[in-house]
Amino acid sequence: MTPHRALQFDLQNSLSSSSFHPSRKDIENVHKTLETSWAKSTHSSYARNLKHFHRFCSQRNIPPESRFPTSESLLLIYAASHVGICSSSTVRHRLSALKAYHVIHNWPWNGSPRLSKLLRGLKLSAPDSSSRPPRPPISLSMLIRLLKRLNLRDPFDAAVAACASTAFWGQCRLGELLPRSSNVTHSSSIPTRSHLTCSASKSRPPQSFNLHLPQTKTNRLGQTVTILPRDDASNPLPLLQNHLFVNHLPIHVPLFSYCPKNHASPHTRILSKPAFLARCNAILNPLGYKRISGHSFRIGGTTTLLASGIPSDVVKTMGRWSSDSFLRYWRHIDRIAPAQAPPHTPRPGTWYTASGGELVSWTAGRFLRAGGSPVQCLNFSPWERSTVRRSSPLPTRHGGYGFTSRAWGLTLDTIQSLEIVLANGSIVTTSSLCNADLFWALRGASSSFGIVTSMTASTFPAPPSVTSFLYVWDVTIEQATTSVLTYQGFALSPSTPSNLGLYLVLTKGSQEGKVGMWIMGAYYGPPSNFNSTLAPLLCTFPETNNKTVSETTYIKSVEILGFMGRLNTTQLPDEPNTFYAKSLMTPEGSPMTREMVEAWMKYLGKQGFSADTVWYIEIELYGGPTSKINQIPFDSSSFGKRDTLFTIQLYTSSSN
DNA sequence: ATATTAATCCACCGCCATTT
DNA sequence: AAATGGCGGTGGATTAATAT
Repeated sequence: MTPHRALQFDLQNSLSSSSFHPSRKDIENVHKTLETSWAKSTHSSYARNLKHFHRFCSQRNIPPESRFPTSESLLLIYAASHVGICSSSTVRHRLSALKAYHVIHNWPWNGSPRLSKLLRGLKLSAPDSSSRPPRPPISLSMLIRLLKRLNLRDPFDAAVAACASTAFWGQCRLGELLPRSSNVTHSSSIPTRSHLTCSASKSRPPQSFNLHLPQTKTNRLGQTVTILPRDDASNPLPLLQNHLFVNHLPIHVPLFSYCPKNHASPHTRILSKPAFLARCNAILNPLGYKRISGHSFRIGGTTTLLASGIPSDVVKTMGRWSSDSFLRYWRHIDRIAPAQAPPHTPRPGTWYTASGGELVSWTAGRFLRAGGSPVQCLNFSPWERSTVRRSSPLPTRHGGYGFTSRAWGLTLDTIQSLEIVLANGSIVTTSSLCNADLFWALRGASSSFGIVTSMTASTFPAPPSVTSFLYVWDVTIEQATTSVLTYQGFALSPSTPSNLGLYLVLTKGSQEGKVGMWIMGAYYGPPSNFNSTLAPLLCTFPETNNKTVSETTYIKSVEILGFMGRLNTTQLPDEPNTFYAKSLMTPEGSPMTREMVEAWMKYLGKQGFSADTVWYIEIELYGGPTSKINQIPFDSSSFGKRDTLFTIQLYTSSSN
């Protein structure tokens, strides 16, 4: 035992007294047993710290005989000498070593409340450079990308792949699976081939493996981890089987050994921790990931299991934690928390997450399915369907407009966080708290930055009842002009409530000089107020018998307004369509003049009638004094329109 | 090889309810 | 009125693992 590697102490004096002289053998026995109470690495670090104390004392000319038992004042002076140099925990460790040395010699320890206070002061004055950032976790996608780039036929890579997946899903500390060097001759602390067994069930292929760890950080007598199958490319079971198949391991060698290719003799080499990490980083770093460390696997596995919805106490048990220090590994609370929430019907004002693939309906474009329960509320307009279906769940073109937008704001404004895959392949979560600049940019221009894979949005209480309505007219150019102007006046009126959503549609009339006209929308207030709410609008419109007004539930209103009669459209194929469409947004500040509207309606009534295409124009009520859309500050997102009165959709399609 | 972080255990505190 | 005990939270002490 060299002086540098272990704590030296002399029991001769402390065990003997004047009346009693223990035998050399007994002393030796006590010595050895005491020694085993500390792990080897603790011994060496204590020895080092003790040396540090001696060096300090020598510098201050403190003679050896006044160093032990250390007086309270010397402890204070020693501790305070670290101020501003290192973290308080380092000082604590040095003092712990000192204390352990006192314990072994059965000396009194002179630590005091004063020393505690001094340590607290040290903590506050520690330089920033003394603390290290937490270990980055490996994400599931990172793991899968790593595995895909490993050549599973290669003996070394096969071992690396099996180890990576096992460490991740088994939430292992890497030191529990791999030795620190490949030339350890005898290492009983590392699992061997024989420590990997199939689970008790007889099914083929095996449902799970048990891996016994002969020694873990917190349990020197060993623990067992269960390796469960996965449904994706990171499934540890086939990777372990592949490793065993490629490397033909004898039963007694460390589990993650391999036969080097250009080695003639069937000699196995042990996969070491540095070699394993070097291979992982050689693959991951060029892909743009930060340098990972051994603990990244344990942290990543834990975070992923929690984010997949496994109850935290189960994850805690699987990861072999007995205290709450396990909470430190909850690295992505933004992903974990939604998964851990019990299944529920989202209540107004709560957040929930839906991934792009779970968007089930654009019929009305307002429904998301989250955790199996359909919920009220997102207001994608029918117009957004192409955005929603073909690129990403994030509406960017008009912000996500629907009949409820004037009351609840654009879909854009309900988004709380977005997960996006960037061009470099990394997956980042954005919100007003993290990656706020990206979050700002995505809400208005998401497709310029990446692919949005999941979003979290706020919900609103579904109104108790909804009045949906459709009025149809066939009017003269003059009537159309008056109607459009009345509609504009209605839009600009402060007494038009925000819980009314509607648009005016202009289309081909029944004969030359006439214009077809509809008004369609929904009123979300009490049904008894419906007529008085719409009265200022309809007063100058001609009487019509062609109308449908139905008082219904919110869900039903969405079905009606979506034209499909049902919400789930997964079975409905797209109709091919040859069309030209254009959107205009008109500012609130400069409404259309009578001359403009007149010229427009004249064109629609004359040229519009002889057109050989099917056309219509939607004038969507967007702004107005009460509209929520325009009350949101211009700078809150990159969406550039907060002064729109109407969004005008010009659409025409031909039959071929 | 050494410096530092991570993990665990445990004492203690404030709070409260119950028992003596 | 005093004592006891449970509980959740906090932070100190100790020890092991990991990073450089």
